[in-house]
Amino acid sequence: MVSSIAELISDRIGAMPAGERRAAQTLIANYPLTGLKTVAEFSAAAGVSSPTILRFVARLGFQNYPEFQSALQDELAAQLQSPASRTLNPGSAGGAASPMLEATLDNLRETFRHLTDKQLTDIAARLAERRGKTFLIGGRFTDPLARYMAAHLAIIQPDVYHLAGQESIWRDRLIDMGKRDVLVIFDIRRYQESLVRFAEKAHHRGVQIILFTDQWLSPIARFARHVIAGRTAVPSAWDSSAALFVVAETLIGAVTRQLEAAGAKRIRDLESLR
Amino acid sequence: MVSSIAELISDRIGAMPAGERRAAQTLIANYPLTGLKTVAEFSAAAGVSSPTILRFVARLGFQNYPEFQSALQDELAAQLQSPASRTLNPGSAGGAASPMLEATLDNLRETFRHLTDKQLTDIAARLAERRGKTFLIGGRFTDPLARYMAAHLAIIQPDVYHLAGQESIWRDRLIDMGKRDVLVIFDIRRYQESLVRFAEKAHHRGVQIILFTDQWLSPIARFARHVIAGRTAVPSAWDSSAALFVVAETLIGAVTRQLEAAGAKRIRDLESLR
DNA sequence: CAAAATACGTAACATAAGATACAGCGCTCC
DNA sequence: GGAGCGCTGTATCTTATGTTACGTATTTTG
Repeated sequence: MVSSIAELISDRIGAMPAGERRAAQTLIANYPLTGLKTVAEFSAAAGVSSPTILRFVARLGFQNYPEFQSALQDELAAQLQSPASRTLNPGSAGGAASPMLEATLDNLRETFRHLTDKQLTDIAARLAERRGKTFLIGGRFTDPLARYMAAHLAIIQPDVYHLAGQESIWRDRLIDMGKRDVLVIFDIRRYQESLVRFAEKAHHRGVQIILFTDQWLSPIARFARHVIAGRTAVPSAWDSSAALFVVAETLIGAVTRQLEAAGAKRIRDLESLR
Repeated sequence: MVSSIAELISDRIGAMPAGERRAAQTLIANYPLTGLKTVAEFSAAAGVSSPTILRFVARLGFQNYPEFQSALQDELAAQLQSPASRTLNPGSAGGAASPMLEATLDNLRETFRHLTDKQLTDIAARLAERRGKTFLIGGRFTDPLARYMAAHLAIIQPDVYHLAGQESIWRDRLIDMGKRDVLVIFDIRRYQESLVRFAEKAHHRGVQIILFTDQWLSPIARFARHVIAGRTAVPSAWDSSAALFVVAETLIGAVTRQLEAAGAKRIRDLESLR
């Protein structure tokens, strides 16, 4: 049995022509609001013509557009009256996504529970402090996180470098690093030998290391000035980096705030370069 | 300042004539649904005539009925998009990290609320279906997500390629793409012209496109077979990719499960190569 | 209690909404 | 490469929705 219209749509979205599928996707994207507007507005939002919307509605089994809207309204009414059911889509409540999502939400909460506000502020201050350069590097699966963070930091301040490619390449960059510089490392199980070696050498050169790792702590923690331990356990064969990702975003936010004045100017300058 | 229309009504309900007061009470009774219906339905529900409804709406300060409805819809949209962040994590109030984390948790819940289990399963099936190749690409800030997903997918199946570097480089890879292939694109505001062009060309070659975007839908949605719309709003100048990241991880998990048998063997083989 | 003012509903109107017919286009299949 | 089918958009039409004018009822006030 099909309980919600959203469900009905995703059931049939596969058997729809391109235009109607766009309509479906637009509706799902912010459900159910688009469906409560007029046909003209709906069609404009989806980028198709009005008849396509009507055909889409007809394909879902409704006689006409008002009938479709009534159905949406009834559904909304039911949802608004039992706020408990609002927490999650009933379709995905028992589905495959749920355990994964639940685990991730738990990881996030747990990670931030063990993370004091002071820690974040300190690290952000260290990153915002523009005395030296900032380098970022990650392991096999966490390198994208380093990239992501580098891309954002590079916007609000100069001298941000992501170390990529061959081990030999970033090893050679060591020569540019000194006491005033910061090295952000992402390393979760299984910890990478090459990263540990790199971290050790950087540490000996006096580089300040900020480590993103899992709750079991990479051996790099030994050399790190700041350690962020994220929860990574999810019901799967591999480890989740979601918690670390969110911490990274939070830090980016904190740094942005600290650099407000200088950062804003820099962003304006960047805009004008385009 | 009056934030919600409900508040506005209860402010002025004292100064209303009997008929309009009935209208007000009816609307409040199951707010805001009655207000989204037609004037005729509203008047029937309240047991008054249509002009009374219009006078009521006018008294609230709206020029006409559609304007009133738009206001209700906007309010509803705001309500639906930040579902009760206060219900969860009441303990962690206060810190600098908190607003960011709250927003991210909301984004996650909301993103998955709009994502049916069937959608995820379908997309995972498409990715697990080893008929052709899988290409992944992302925009300026989302490219790391493409990398991350590529790194994981590459472990459990062959023919997974991340498109990196110069636009000209990946444009040339188009020549390798055909009907049997899948292209995963990450694109959030501000949508990248180059990616749209690339998607269009790939689409014309018959490539199946899976799009990760924000709730406003990248123009690429037009060419996409599957669209995943994540919430990106956080209290900061930029957009958060955390929700998309978690969806990506969930998908990786789903694909892993579908490829269980074949994937396990592949992982063992990889291990023995080290 | 009477007179005035206000509120309300009926009915006619204008407008904008949804529905439909049709032609062009792209796609698929021979 | 050509014929057929199906999808999509433009333009037209129809419906019903929101709006307004006006007369009646009701309440309020002197």
